[in-house]
Amino acid sequence: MSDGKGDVWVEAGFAELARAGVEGVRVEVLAKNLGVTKGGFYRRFADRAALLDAMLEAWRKGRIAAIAQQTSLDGQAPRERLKAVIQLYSERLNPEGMAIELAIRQWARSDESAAAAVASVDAARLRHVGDLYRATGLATEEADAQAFLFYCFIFGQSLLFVESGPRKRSQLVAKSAEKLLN
Amino acid sequence: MSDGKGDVWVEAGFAELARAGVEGVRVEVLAKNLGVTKGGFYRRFADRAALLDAMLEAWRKGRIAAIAQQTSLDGQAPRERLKAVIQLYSERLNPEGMAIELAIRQWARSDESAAAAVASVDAARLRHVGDLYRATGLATEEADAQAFLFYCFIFGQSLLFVESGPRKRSQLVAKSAEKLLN
DNA sequence: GATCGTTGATACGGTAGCGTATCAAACCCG
DNA sequence: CGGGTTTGATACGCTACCGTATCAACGATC
Repeated sequence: MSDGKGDVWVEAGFAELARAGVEGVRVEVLAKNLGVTKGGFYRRFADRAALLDAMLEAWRKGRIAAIAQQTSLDGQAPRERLKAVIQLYSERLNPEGMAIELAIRQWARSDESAAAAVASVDAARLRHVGDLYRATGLATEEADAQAFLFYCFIFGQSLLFVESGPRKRSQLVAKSAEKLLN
Repeated sequence: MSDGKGDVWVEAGFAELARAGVEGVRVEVLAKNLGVTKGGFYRRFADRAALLDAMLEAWRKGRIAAIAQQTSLDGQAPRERLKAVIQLYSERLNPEGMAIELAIRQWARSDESAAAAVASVDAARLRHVGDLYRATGLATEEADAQAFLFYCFIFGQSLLFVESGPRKRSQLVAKSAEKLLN
């Protein structure tokens, strides 16, 4: 796995990133969470920025590897694969992953290197999802637009705070997903 | 005062919110931006939390009023109105508004009162956009799902970092918007 | 023109976090 | 076993920010 046996500091960083955003990723907080003092941190990383860099790089690598795997259709129909991807990126199934995703995107709005990482992940995802749509028979242009819409939906969805309860929400998601797949 | 032009502190708060997120909204930073010291701040607001509360309330009121106005079709066809709404919420046309929107949503992920404000704005927007779709002749359920999809697109769109340049991007947006309106 | 309330500057103490320096214990390796 | 290396704890100074207290300047009111 991408984050299997990564640096403990990086792992703790992601936990805090998901919980409180980049601003919450503080050296001394991570140290406390890990039950150590920050003494060892500055041995492994030059400074806080170096940790953030490492996290960004780990995320970029992991996400690009993940999307390639998630969209590789071995035997399955493209449409089935697309539906499965919606599931994978649903907040309900993977709340921490989605929290990290959104936190990094917010971070990217005021940090160039984060923006670059997000851009390369987005490019990979749009390409792979576009490939799936092309595999359903759509023309290139058409498939690109559909992939864009698909991808906007995935993340836009987890930005909304629908108060009418989870039942209503999953109903909305299901119906919307249907529209995206026809 | 609570007249049309809001509090200077609230205004400065929004500017900083757009630039750096909630964590960037610091009393002393706002004071410096306003060219004053923080002396007067604690006269108007009990503390930083009170300012954040005021900002949230101003945002909620403003956004709910805005969507009502933006979706009131006086003469225009519903489809035209929807297209206009997409324009209004495009990051290109209103970068600060979108930055505030996203910052508040990120904030809402770890703050209950922000979450409540976002939820009520979302409810109003979904209702109004749903009304527009209903006005095009769609059934209630159908219109709700379409509004949900529409709204996810609007905000999902501004989450993506498409590196292939603004031309390609606006082409994608245009084609996607078309799909959302037919 | 003296008085009083409002305003905002200055000064203060406190906390959180950064990064550095130092040192002692644990862990290798010869 | 002993010497070097690695590790992480402690202590330090520094900055940013919070919230409080105080005071001087100004304007309105009588």
